[in-house]
Order: sequence, then C-alpha cells, then structure tokens
Amino acid sequence: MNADSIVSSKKTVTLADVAARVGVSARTVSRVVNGEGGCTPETRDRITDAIEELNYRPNLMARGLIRKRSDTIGLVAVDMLDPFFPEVAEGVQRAARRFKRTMFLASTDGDAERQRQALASLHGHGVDGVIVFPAWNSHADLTRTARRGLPIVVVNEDLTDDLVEPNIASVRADIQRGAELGVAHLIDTGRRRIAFLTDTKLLEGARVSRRGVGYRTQLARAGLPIDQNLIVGNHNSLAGGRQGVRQLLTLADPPDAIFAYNDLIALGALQELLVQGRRVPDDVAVIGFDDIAMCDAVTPRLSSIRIDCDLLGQTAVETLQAILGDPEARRATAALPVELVVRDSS
Amino acid sequence: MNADSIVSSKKTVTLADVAARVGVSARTVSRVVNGEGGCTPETRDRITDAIEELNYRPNLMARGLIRKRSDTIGLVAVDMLDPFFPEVAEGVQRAARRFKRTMFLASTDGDAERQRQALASLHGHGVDGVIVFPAWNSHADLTRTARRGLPIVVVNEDLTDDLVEPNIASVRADIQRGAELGVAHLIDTGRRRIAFLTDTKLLEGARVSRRGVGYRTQLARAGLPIDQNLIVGNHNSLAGGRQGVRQLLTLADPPDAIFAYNDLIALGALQELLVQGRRVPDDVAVIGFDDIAMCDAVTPRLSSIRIDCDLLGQTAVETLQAILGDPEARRATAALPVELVVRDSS
DNA sequence: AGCGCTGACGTCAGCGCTGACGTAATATAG
DNA sequence: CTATATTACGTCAGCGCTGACGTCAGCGCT
Repeated sequence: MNADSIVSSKKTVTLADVAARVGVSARTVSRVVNGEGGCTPETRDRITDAIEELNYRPNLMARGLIRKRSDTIGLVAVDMLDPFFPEVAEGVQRAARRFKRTMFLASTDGDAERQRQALASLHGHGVDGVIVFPAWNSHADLTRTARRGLPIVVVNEDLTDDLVEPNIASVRADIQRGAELGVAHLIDTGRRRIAFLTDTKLLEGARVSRRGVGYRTQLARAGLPIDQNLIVGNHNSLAGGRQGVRQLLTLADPPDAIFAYNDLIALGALQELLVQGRRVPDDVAVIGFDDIAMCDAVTPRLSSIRIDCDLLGQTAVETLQAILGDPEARRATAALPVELVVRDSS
Repeated sequence: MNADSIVSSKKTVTLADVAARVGVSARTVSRVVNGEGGCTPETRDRITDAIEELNYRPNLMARGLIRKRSDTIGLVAVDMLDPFFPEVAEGVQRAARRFKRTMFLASTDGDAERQRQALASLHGHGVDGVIVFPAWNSHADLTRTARRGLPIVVVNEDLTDDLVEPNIASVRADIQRGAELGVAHLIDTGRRRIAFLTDTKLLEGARVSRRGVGYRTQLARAGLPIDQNLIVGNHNSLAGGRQGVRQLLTLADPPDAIFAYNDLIALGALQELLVQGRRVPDDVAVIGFDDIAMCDAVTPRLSSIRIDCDLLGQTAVETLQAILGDPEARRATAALPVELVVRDSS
C-alpha cells in the first residue's frame, strides 16, 4: 500500500498533494519548488522529501499560464535531412542550455503552411520566442506571428528582402561574401564556365538570392558571361545535385566548375560527376556551401564555404534573448564571417 | 485607431475579448473555435470574423490544463549530427501529422541527465506521450518517468535488456539479424579478419549489444576466432570512425573487413582507409548500418544494413497511439525487417 | 392548452499554479 | 517596554479555457 503509493500514483500529483502530506500550504511548497526561499531549512527538507516520495513534478502549463513565460524557445528548421540544420540546431541547443532554456524543434520542409502550424503550436504552447529558418514565401506569416506577440529571430535568410518589424530580428552568415569567395576561387584557378547548381525554389518568381548575387558579381568582375544554361535549379537533396549534373552534362558546352547552393547538392553533384566518368577537380571543380562535416569525409574531399554553425546558433539565441528583453533591440546583427575551405574538389 | 487595433494588439487576445466584440459568451466562442457546433451559422460567422479581426489564437496551455491532452508528442533523440536520427525524425513527423499531432524534438547527446531534463520538460509542458531513443544507462529514468504517467515508446534500443513496464512500449528494427546479415556477407565474400568498429559506450560495463551478438554469432558459425583486438570502440562520429581505423591499422595483423556500428562510423572509417592508401574493398571491405542517404553518395558507395526509417517512425507513432488508448497495449511489437544493401565497399 | 423535446446559447466552477498581499511570531531598535 | 522590522508562513484571486449543467424560446404532438 505504502510502497505502491510511493512509486505509482495513477493520478497526477499536485502542489496541494505535497502540501497536504507535509501539513503546509500549497504556496509554501511552491516556494520550495521555485527556490524562492523564505522558509526554514527544516520545512524545506520536509517538503523536498515529500516531493520525492510522491514523485511530484510541476505542471509547466499551469505555471506558464500565470508567469507568461516558460523558459523554452522553439527552433523552426526547414529540412532535417540537410545536415546543415542539425548542425545549427546543436549550436542553438548548446546556447539555449547556457541560458537555462529548453529548445523544442519543429521542421517544415520549407512549406509555408507547415511553418505556420509549427509557429502557431509553439506559440500556443507558450514558448518565449522562436528561431526560424524561414520557409519560402513566408514573410507575411512571420510578420503576423510577430505582431501576435511572439519574438522571432530569422536565421540565414538567403533572400535579400528584409523583414523590418519590431519583434523580428535576424541573424545570418555573410552569404553573399561566401558565394563571392567561392566563385572567385574557381575563377582564380582557371575555371571559365562556372555552373550555379541551386534550389529550384530560388529560381521561381523574381527571387534574389544572396548566393546568386555573389555568383553574378564575381562573374561580372572577371568579365565572364552569365550563361542561363549554367544556372539550374533542383530539389535540395543529394538527388537534386545528381539531377543537376545530369542536366549540365547534356549541354554542348558543359561547365568546368560547379558552384553549389549547399553541400548537400554539391555532394550529389560530386558523385554524379564521378559516376559519369568526369575527374574532379581535373575536368570539373566542385565547391559547396555550409561546410557540413561530410565535406571532409568524402573522396575527393569537398571544398566549401564554412559557416560557423555553432556561432550562428549561439548568436541567434543571444539575439533572441535581447529582443525578449527589449522588442526593439538589435533588429539585425552584422553578418557573421564565412571562410573558404579549399579541399580536393577544386 | 481601428486599423491599429486590428493588426497590432499588444495584449494577448482571449476568448473573452472575442466574446465581448461579438456580444456572446466566451463559451460560445469556445464552441466555434473547437468546432463543437450547437450554434447558428450566422453566429459562427460573426465569431469567425471577430477572431480574424482581433487576431485571436487559443492559448494551448490553458486548454491543455483542462483537457489533459495537447495532441502533441515529443521525440527525444540522441544526436542530431548522426543523420540516422533526422531520418527517423522525418518518419515520426510524417506519421504524427497523420494523427493530427504536432511533434517536438529534443536531443540529448546520449547523456542521461539531459534526457531526464528533456523528458521532464516535455512532460511538464503537456505532451501526450514521447518517443525516445534511449540514452545509455537511462532505463531507471525511463521507468520513473513512465510511472509518473507519461506514455513512452522506446525506439531501436541496441541493448538486449528489456524494459517491462506498463506505459512503456518498444519498437525496433531487427538489429541482431541486420548484424548477422552484414557479417555473414563479409564472411561469404572471403573475409576472415573482420573488425567490429563500435561506439565506446557499448564497450563499457557488461553491455550486451544486439549488433555485438550478431557479430559474434556469425563469426562462431563460420568457425572464426573472436579477436578482441578487432573490436574497438570510439565516439559515434566520422572522427570516431577515422580514429578506429587508425587503431586497427597499427595491428600486426590488420583486418580485411570492417563491420561498423553505424554508417557515420563506417563513413569515417572508409575515408581513413583511403587516406591511408588502403583499397576498398580490395584490401579492406567496409559495411555500415542504418543505410543513411549518404551511403549512396560517397565513393566507393558504402554497403550497409537498411533500416526503413520511415516505417520505424511510423510504427513508433502508431504504437504510441495504441498505449495512449490503453497503457497495457502492445508492449512490444515484432522487430521490423532489415535488409542487406551491398554496394561498392564490400 | 399543455406536454415534452430540441437547439442555441449562458453560467459557473475549477484545471494547477503563482503574484499580491495578509498575518502571527520573533528579533531588533530606541 | 513599546515600536518597528524581519521571517515564515497562509489566503485568495485569477491566468485562459472547457466540462457539466442550466435556461429559455420555439416546435410538434396529443
């Protein structure tokens, strides 16, 4: 009976249960649970024991309902299958822990509707703020959500149109410069027909991608023409990269270098080139973006533009902390530095 | 003034606000929000309009406090940097959506304390149940959490000691059979010194890993000796795989095949072998486990044991649904089938 | 006319918790 | 020895919402 009541109470245990057990008021138990002090060490110990015995855990929803903060943050990523997101998520997670916050992650596959649902759910469940890798075409949504009072930090938006709104801050690596470094490197090593293997979504409408800008800028600077045949869009995946190379290799005058939207696409491209009997980098150089861990583990090792994922995550969390304190604070931080990492594929 | 009140209400909008606007009771608004019916289409429309105008969103914490369910589930993964977890997470996400549930993800890096915190937070915030890739040495924790009333589905536990507890179910792929298929394949193709490159954690204490059992079983069946020098543990990462190969290559009698704990380790191993000038598979065959997408994108392509991540995630969610209905239901399901995928590395 | 019945609402309590404030006992100051 | 501060609690309301139940008008039926 006793042993049973200790380990397996079917009903949820509340503050009141603990209070009754000890013979104090629920308020006092609450004080102990929250370490507010204002009670005898002796009382504290008795309550602590009772909490242990009854296996009490605070109901965070009830607490959140009153406090209007939960010490949690949401991370809304696009696609967990692209290793870039997990890498940043780890950085966010680490930083969140430093601020004693729990991070909950939701992913959207880049779908605006799913992003909307994720944000609504996170907000409704009381996260104090969210860090978002925005889905395509979701600026209006983000703006509305922010106006509902949810602080948002937008991370690494590749599009150049800015979101200016109180409650929305943004953090990103210096993507355009990264693209410039990559393309300049290809040009410097003698490449003249440089393809841009990107995400289809970025070719729809009149999108202006920072990577695209960097690519064009560097070609122009070197006096190289921009050949639309060399700009191909595919799904953001290994398969998308492979498909892109297949398209490029049908050209009468195929490229001698590929600048990929990211490493996932680049890795797919790399493989397809090898399968098709092209030598990398002799026949075709390949350079990716993000510098995910796999870049260093494939053969030939993939050159890439390094983004410090840990720093990016950390900066995002710090920025969120800032706007949690003051909604007008730090609308945007300086773009984080990027670095060209030349390996064997270029 | 009006436009302002429409778009940017600073205060949180509640049912009562909407009710006041329309001139009905909060209860009626609640009925509309939850689609309970029992009101005139006309009233419904007026309320719907007011909800839109005031930008009202239900407070899910308040709702959860009463309903004692939130239609959310938690996924507690070990390490997002191992692509296996994101792949399963996608499967879980997809299945959760089918059941109209939102999934929140937390990761633990295999640390029991962080797992404890993640579970406490998820439970406290009212998730209806969790799917857990257990951290090492966390069975006691899981048991306690389950006894607090949180339904748990344990996924893909490699250890052979079972958790038998109401409120805990388990789902996994047939890991031991997978290991047997992989090792048997290596033996069948003439390999005689087969190394087992595993996770350090699994070598601590008297752990019995399903993969280890499969490995030993097959060696025994073929009459091959078990050489402790060929069983090395390292961190579960690309670097861990590289380090493992470095250790193995110092042996006087190095292996002619490597059976890796998972693909991440296998990919690291593969690279280090190539760097060290070994030919794969001619000098050393390598086979991984999980069959993550990258297996098919590296050169040489990595042989592996395929686990259907989508099915695994889906089964986990279905099992959770089952114990949500009945805590005694489906304690454990049959192990999901695995498949040997032979590519270029073996 | 009187009956019950249905539909469309409203009323009220309370989920579990904490902020604001009250109170009694003891410690310290004048 | 009284006045005041401090400590260690308790009381109470209410966060936003929904379950249970109540009310009342309108309808069909005898």
